[in-house]
Amino acid sequence: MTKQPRLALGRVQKRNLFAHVVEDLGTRIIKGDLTPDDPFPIEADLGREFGASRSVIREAVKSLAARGLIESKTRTGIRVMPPTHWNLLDPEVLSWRYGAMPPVQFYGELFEIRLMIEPQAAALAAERAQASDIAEIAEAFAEMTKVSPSSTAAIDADLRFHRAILAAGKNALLHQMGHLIAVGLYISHQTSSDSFTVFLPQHGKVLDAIRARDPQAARRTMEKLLNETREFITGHLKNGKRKARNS
Amino acid sequence: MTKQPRLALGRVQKRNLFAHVVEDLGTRIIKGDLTPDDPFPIEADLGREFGASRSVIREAVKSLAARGLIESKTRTGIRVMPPTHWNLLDPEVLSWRYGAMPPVQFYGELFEIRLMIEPQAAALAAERAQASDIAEIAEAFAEMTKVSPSSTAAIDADLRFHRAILAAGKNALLHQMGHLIAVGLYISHQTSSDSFTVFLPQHGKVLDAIRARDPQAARRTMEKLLNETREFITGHLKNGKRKARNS
DNA sequence: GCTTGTCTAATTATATGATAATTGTGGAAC
DNA sequence: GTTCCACAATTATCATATAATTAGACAAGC
Repeated sequence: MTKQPRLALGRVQKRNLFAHVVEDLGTRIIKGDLTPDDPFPIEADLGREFGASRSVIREAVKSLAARGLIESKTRTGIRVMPPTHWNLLDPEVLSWRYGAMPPVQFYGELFEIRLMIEPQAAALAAERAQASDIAEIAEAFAEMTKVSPSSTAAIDADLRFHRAILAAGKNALLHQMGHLIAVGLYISHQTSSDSFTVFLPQHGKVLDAIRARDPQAARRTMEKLLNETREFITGHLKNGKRKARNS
Repeated sequence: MTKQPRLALGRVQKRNLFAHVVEDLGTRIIKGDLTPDDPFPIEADLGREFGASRSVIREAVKSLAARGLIESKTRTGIRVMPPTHWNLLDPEVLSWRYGAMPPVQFYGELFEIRLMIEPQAAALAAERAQASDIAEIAEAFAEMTKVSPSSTAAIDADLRFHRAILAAGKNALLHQMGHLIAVGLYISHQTSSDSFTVFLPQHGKVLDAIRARDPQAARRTMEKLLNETREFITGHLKNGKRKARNS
């Protein structure tokens, strides 16, 4: 019964049977142990394997189906869907995938997207932010200057900063991308908590640009922040200097 | 038993009890009929309301929980999550949301994101596309020139074109954004199938740029395509000239 | 050969009725 | 007022049964 490690963004909660089945099957699918071509075990067999009743198995299956990982039909049974069908932006799927891919590649993909989203989000924030939005960004930044760089509070403050900018963009879909960022920050801090202190001033510049209602500057400073962070972390990852991952 | 209309991207399939409960509760939550503050009905009551067994209700709840709409805990019961927690990029959630928002606003949000993603995706495609990727894009474009502009085949070909470009960007997260585009195209065609013929040549220019391995041109042409489409459709939406939506 | 219909068995879909585990709440005790 | 505890409400899990669906095999007809 291989207990897979998972990306613990928050506190690792005590898991129930349902959550265990979901995670175990989810990671197996993402890792490619179960493919669209393989026959998927039938519910009864899964129940035996996990020592769970059919109800639990079925609920787990529905949960995975909602994430686009599998599909379940009468008589046909359960089928793994092709990877293009997976909801990769789902936080759980994202974390499973993080555990199953080479960190450098995962981080590369992630930052490519962040670079598409966040600079423009910062520009929108500079245009649309209300006073309360700017206060929230400023507060998060103030928090960042206070916390210990290696603490989880550092991740929280950093995340809050980036999320507040997305929120200030006044676009719900944009705000949603916060999940991506959360994972990105987690990896960054996991890899090197130095990045936190190194790039603190650059965060301040982004805040200043938004405060000054300067979309162009906001876009530029955010882009610079992301590019530099990416290089910094990617360098560490490639040098194998990252902290051991719990696997 | 109000049968909610739904965004029928593909064929409207005959639905089972589970799917009905999921959709009904999902739309109620998105529309704000059920809020985080309201007490959520308990499983037993939901069962009575829908004429379904507790198993079905529980499976539906798990499905909605996987999409971040609700959370269910022992003794506490089921709780609607705040909107920031919803997985808006989930295709179902996206379609429910489409049915619950003013089309102009929905379309605006959608295109703001598409404009962040697709121009850069086109640029990446110009850099990274393999011969087979370009063939796929070209094929989709050829298909677009053949089909009747008002047919669903037109939407399919259009979607295939945009998806192929995302795929050529060689970034799984990017590819995932295809869901957004699918909905966007659906709305465009629903609103005015004229847009299809009007912007066909611009699609060709994007293809040419990718073929020529010219990232800058790819970015520019895609940006132009999206901007013009947005203006075209938004104009129609605001003038109330859109085809009646089935509600 | 090819299609079209029909039967059968496998698998999920749904129902029912238990028991277990968790935890918010109110009240007792201090 | 605070702490602690028992109770009750609700989901979590289990076990078992029946219904609905349909892939696949096989037969019939053209």
